[in-house]
Order: sequence, then C-alpha cells, then structure tokens
Amino acid sequence: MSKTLINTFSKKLLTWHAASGRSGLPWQGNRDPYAVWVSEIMLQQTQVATVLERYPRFMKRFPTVKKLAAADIDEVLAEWAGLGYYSRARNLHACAKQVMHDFSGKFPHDPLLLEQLKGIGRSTAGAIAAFAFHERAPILDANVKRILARLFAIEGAVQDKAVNDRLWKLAQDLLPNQPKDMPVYTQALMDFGATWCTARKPVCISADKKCPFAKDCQANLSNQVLALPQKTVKAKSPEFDCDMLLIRSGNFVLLQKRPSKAIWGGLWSLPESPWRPRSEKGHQTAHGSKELLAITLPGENIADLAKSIRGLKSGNRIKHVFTHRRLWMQIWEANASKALAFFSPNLKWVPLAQLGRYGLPQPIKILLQGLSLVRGDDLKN
DNA sequence: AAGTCGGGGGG
DNA sequence: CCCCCAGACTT
Repeated sequence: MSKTLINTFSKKLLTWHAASGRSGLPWQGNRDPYAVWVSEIMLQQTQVATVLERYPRFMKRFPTVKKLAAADIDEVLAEWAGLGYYSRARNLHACAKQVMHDFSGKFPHDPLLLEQLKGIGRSTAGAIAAFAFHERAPILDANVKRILARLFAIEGAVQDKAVNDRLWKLAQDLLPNQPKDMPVYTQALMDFGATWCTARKPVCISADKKCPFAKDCQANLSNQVLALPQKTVKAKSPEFDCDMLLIRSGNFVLLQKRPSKAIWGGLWSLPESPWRPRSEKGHQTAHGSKELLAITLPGENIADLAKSIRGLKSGNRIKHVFTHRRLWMQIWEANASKALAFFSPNLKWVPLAQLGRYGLPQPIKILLQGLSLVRGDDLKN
C-alpha cells in the first residue's frame, strides 16, 4: 500500500531540504567525527536554541577527543553545567577515553561498534555514522518517530517494543540508496520534524505551507495528524522538600560534591538534607536548627557540622521543577569558621571567585548570583 | 516495560 | 499551567 512512498520518500525529502531545510547551525557541514559526536550528545533531549550557545564553547574548551579524554571529569561537568542530564557529560568523558584506548583515538565507522560506546545508543550511533562516515544507518529520534507514525498512521505508543521495531524497520527501508546522500538526508529528517511536521502545529494544519507528503501521509488523509504519534498518560510528578546549607567563611562558601548516578550527579552543590515527601497538610518546612541537626548527606553524616554552626537563619525558598519531580529547597544561611574540621573529601571550601570552575546545579547557580555572592562573570567561565 | 535522569522553549 | 525536545541507561 505504501510501497510508492517507500520508494520516493528520500528523494522528496532531499528536494524539500534543498528549499526549506535549516542552515547555519554551528555543527552542520562538519564531518569531523568528534565534532559530530559532541553535537549529537549535546542535542539529546535538548533544543537547538539551547545548544546553539553552548556547543561552540564546549568545542573551544575541548577541541579534540584526545584533550577531552585527558581532562578531569570536574572540568567536563563544569562546562556541561546548566545543560541537564549530567550522565551525558560523564558518559561523554568515559567515551572519549574508550575511543583513545580502544580505537587509537579514531571513532569507528560501524554503527554497531559506535553503539558499544558509552552514551551512544542506536539512534545516536546512526546519526554519527551517517554524518561523519556516510554509512547507510537510520536514526530514530523523536522527530523521526513522529514523522513515520503520521506518514504510515502507526497506532500505539512509540515506546512499545512492537511499535518501536516497526519504526526502526521503516526508518531503514526509507534510506536513500546512495551513501553520499546520507548526511543531508539525515539532517533533512531532523529539520522536517523540527520545523514542519511538528508535534503541536504541523504545517498541514496551519495550511500556509504545502507539505510535500500531504497526499502520501496516512494521518493527514484520515485527519489524524494531531492524534499521532499516540501519547501515553504521565503520572503527576511527586513533590519533595529539603534543606540546604549556605555556609560562608569570608570569601569562601562550603560546597558538597554530589554522588554520581543521582540527580545532579557529580556536580558541586550546597550541603543538602535528604528529601522529604511533601505532605498534603503542610508542615513542609524544617523549623529551627533542631531538625537541621539531623541533616545527613548521601553516604555521610554531617551532624557534627550542623552542631558546630551558630546562628543559622532561614534564607530563600526555591522551587525547582524536574522532569518528574518537584523540589522545594529551604536555604539555611550562616557564617562559620573555616577551621571547622571536615574529614569528607566531598566537602570543600571554595573561594567565591572560583565558583565558575565548578559545575553547579542551575538553581544553585542562580541562587548564588541572586545573592550577589559573586559577579555574574565568575559563573560564566 | 517502566523509571530515572535537567532544563528551557513555547503554547 | 501544560507539553515537548537530535535518548540512553538501569532495574
């Protein structure tokens, strides 16, 4: 039934791209596998507008896979701070080491080998192979899933295995025959999904532009475009409270390195209490230093720290929204002596002027800026 | 198959 | 307020 479209899709898409594709993005037209790889990782679940500012900075700081592999993970996380999903930065660093040690510093061409590297899944492997090496490997990101679900009127949630398998098969079958077309074709797919076949306002609805697939698209023909791909119901995100210590000593502030494999993993932040589920009936805030004595950090107890601090005062209360969690952070402020004994390597007095060298969670970075503890410039580099 | 990972853009 | 995004990894 869709045989015609299977055979004509890539050519039509390439024609569309020549007229209406995006251009001028900093990572486009670059066939350096390292540059391609960094852009693909940075763009995972992150919009182009955000990456636009951060990508050139990252490439300037770490121009080659060799330099990235040789860097300290804290430097990489500091450069990544604010982009979110910090496992991407940890995996990026680990992958750079893999490429240096297992592949003599050169990315493999085979998408199956690329997929074995840290942080590279099937879709990202396909993108790197197509952009950097002209391999006939498909991608299946959110754009492509949406395009294919509509073109072929595929019912069911895209995360369902059977549906996902079918989408991958289609993505493979639609590839252009000529390997030389792979970079532009892959870019065209992303461009078409991001700018024309969008989730909420595809051009076939607004009707000021003419979709080249209007007569091929099963969803369009059956007036189901906005219903595909099928959405799944998401649970409401749970809410939590926690306390954070903002302890200063002169021009120093006390930071805690967060455990990896958790939220804000590997970043430096303020010493933090365990999270408490937010109850319906209020009493969400810890009142007074009594409860603060019970503050523990993941994997360590800092009751001694809390006991040693005099004059804790409640400061800002910050609400922060994650993908599936909401967190209220109560800040407790005090001055203390730097002579306080800390035996944990996860606690560190940091000069305010050097905060920019540390990867801080975005709300903490904003907090410190808002309190004018540091000039904005100190946090930008 | 479902949960876990951030943060910002835009309706 | 909501949904969405050049996903991968863990359980």
